[in-house]
Amino acid sequence: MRNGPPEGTLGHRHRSRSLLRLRIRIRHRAASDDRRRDPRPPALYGKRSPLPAQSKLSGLDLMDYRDTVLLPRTSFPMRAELPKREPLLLERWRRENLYEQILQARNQGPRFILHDGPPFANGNAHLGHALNKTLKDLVLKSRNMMGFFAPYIPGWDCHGLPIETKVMADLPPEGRDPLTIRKRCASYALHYLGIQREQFERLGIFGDWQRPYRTLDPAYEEGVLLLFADLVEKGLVFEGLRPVFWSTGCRTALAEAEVEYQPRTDPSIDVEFPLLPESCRERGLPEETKLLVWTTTPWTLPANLAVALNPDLPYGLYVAGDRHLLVAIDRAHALPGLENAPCVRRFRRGEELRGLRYRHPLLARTGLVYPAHFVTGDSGTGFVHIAPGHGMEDYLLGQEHGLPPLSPVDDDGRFTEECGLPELVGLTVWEGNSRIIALLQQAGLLWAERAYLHDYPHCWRSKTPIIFRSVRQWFIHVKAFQPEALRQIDAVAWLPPRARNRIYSAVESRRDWCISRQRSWGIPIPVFYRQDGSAVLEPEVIRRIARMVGRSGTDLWYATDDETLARKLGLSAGLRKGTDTLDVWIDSGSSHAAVLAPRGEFPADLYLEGSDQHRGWFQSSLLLSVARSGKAPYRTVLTNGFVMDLDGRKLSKMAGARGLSDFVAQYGADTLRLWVASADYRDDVPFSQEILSRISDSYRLLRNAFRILLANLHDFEPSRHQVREEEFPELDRYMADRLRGLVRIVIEAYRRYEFPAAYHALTRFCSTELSAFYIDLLKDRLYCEDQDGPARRGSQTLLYRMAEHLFRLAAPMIPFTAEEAWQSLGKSGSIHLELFPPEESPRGDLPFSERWTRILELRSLVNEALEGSRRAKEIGKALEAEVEVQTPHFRARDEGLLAEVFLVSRVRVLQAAPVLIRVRRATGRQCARCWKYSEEVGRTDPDHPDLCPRCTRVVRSMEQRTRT
RNA sequence: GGGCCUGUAGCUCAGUUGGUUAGAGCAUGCGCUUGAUAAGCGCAGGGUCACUGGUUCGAGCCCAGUCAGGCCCA
Repeated sequence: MRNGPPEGTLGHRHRSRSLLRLRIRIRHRAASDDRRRDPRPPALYGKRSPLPAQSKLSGLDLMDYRDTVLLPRTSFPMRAELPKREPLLLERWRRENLYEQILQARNQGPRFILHDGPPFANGNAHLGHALNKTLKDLVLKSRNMMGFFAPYIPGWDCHGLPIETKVMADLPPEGRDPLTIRKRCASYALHYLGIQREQFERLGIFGDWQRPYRTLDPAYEEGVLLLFADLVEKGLVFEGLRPVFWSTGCRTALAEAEVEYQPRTDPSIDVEFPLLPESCRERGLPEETKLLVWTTTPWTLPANLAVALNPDLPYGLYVAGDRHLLVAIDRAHALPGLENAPCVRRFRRGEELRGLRYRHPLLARTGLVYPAHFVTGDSGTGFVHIAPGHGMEDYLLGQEHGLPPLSPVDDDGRFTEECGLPELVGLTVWEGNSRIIALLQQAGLLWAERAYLHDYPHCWRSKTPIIFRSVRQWFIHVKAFQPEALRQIDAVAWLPPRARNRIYSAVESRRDWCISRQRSWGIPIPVFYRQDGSAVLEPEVIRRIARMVGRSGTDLWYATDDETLARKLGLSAGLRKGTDTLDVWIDSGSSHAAVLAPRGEFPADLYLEGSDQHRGWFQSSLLLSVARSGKAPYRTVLTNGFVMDLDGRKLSKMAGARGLSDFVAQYGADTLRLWVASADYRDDVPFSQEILSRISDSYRLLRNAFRILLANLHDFEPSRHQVREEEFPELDRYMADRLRGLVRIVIEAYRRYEFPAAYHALTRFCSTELSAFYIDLLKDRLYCEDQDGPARRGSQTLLYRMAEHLFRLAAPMIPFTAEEAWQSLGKSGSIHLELFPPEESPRGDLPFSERWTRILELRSLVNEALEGSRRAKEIGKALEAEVEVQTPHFRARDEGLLAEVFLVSRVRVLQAAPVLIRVRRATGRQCARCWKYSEEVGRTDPDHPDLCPRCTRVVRSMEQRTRT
């Protein structure tokens, strides 16, 4: 950090210059000649107004004394030009290792660990990222200024399908060996990581950008594998054949979090399942009775092994034409062709129908009817076709009754021989739908068919519809530690509180976790297979692999052949290594083990992510952490909503991505950060041009407030000019209390992560109390009073304190502007090394604050009255007025204070009730220097016939000093 | 379809356990100032608190339903 204030702000230098001017002016005056050539130093503060001769009052040159007035001056420009200025500050912060300096400075402070949730290293940063990262930075910058040691290690999620899919698109089929794919994926990830890093840094987010954590780092991968070994050791990892979400587009199993729902039209059919004659006979049903079964996935019929009904619902036997059909009574009226069918027999409870045996409509096999509570009377026919290989509920029912998860569909979603229908083999399931419907029709068992629009799961990457399919997969046995995970949820503080419900229901409904992916870009599942297909998955072996990976990365798994690898690990020959990778949610969900634990930062104080992460990272982290250590990895979890456009619609990622760089380039990071600070992020966050434009207004308001503080301190040196608060004029003592109030409100808001409260308090203070009140009232004192007089220096003392406090309070929100202002204040170190101002109670007692409440009420009445006179063209500015105040609360001795507060030339108090205000045009003459009206003007000194006594005194003493 | 939420001036936000005519800042309009000037000051307008119904002496706040929107799930 450069020492000394920027050029042009140092008080004494200007003073000597202004005295020089004074001397020149006086000389000119003596010559009583042309004053228009009055030489002036170059303008430091905006544009100079026209030269004095243009004064409006002809004959009397009132501008004459302009140079004896101590006007504000500063090099802190009104125009921020953030897009130009911010990069320069960034460069300087980087050069000076500001982030390291901050950590160093807080070395002894209590720790505050915010653990970064890693975004995918894929694509440009968008507004959603900006929101989340800025919120994290607001938390950390404010915690840092509260004295905490608050490091920020940004992370990136580098493995996974999104990246692999992109890479595969550019890779010729013959070049798709795992090592090549992985190499391309790594460079792809690192490329986007670099882009995002730059975009995040540009927002003024402080952190260890040079050493982020990356899930592709060998050390990270080692951490994941070591955690995995622990889970294996605890017996929580198993291999199973069960239905999983399967993406045919990506040829892999998917996690729940990788599935998105989109509208899709499917055939909805009602199929007749003929009962076996002996079943009919047993229950006294007519021969040829059929169950009516509803499905929207005809392609799963070849895998049908059972039918389920609800044991508690009533069912009926209906006659339609020559058919006898069983359906749920609640549904019969809604079914095509059964609207008016007579019900010839009722079964009070479905239970009575359990155990019926039916013939498969297309295949030569039979199945049984089972009771199941997931069958509802809301839709369908009351009979649900069960294919244990193609649905989770079906699978569970199958498990109960010993049915295998038959799944005659391959990786591409095409029927295999196993389906039993030769004409289907090789067709995709979607093609199969219509063929199966045709076959049913041929068999005379298709009761009804219609198009059905519903939300259907799709692969988030390939956007293809997902199928449920049974494959051999690895699972984490979540059920084993689910109760503990649920208990741990309540050991965590969830903000907002409703978030607790969301994570709870996510974990509560959690099924066993399918963790294997048939992909190359990820951490390999460290498993070997024997000749007979059985698996070798042993904790010690995994730990050995982990240590090797820690040295050279997971590429070695792919680069080393089976035999060598097995030998290196001390395994017997003849083993074949597995080819699946771990679900990326294992990668990111292990970050507490791979990042926090080695740094001694487990558990973290705070996780802060978007609300979609309840089911995502918050959950995966919780599950893995509880599985390993029985503890949640975080003490507090804070969530932010999504960025919405004007109509409250979700902002598309494309628009958001395009927007971020554009908005930074146009408005600057500080404006964008102010938008984040102003928003109630716990809900969805609105974003639009208008909002940004309003925010931009607020930014200017803050900036101008900062600027006027600086400008009025141009001749103030705290070490020499400070006045003790006890010696402040009353007004300033009042404002000192207001400032203390603000400090408390803002810091408390930061502490509670309530940034809009901090933002509003700060802007309200700057506009209402500072600009429209304090500074406005202070002008006479600052500009016209004796430069070194106690009143002026007292006010400056407070202005200086306000600058010091306001800049720091604003620093987390607008770090660039706050830094710029801090330097303009003459500070040498970065503002971000500072602590927040101390939180103090007001010093004024109750009568004092009541007195000031009355003063402000009176002021507002006076303003109203003045406005009336102004409209009547009696006065222009307030100084042209004289006000008579009838009030029981003030006395004649308050007249001076009231005149100062009302900004009028004179106040007369009539001590009586009720309160009454009367405005008159001020009498007397206007002082050429301070512009106040008074009877005294010109009576003090013949040399200064246009001055009031105060200004005469001040000007004389200036002349005195100039001569000596 | 289910779970969890949200809906207060043009914009962003406050509205304490239900209690006078619902607040703030910004924006808008009209003035003033021209010694914060691509600034500053004053005054003013602007709200069926999403809608409907209920509980209550009294509802922005409590209850039910409707509409709109979000996240998650099926």
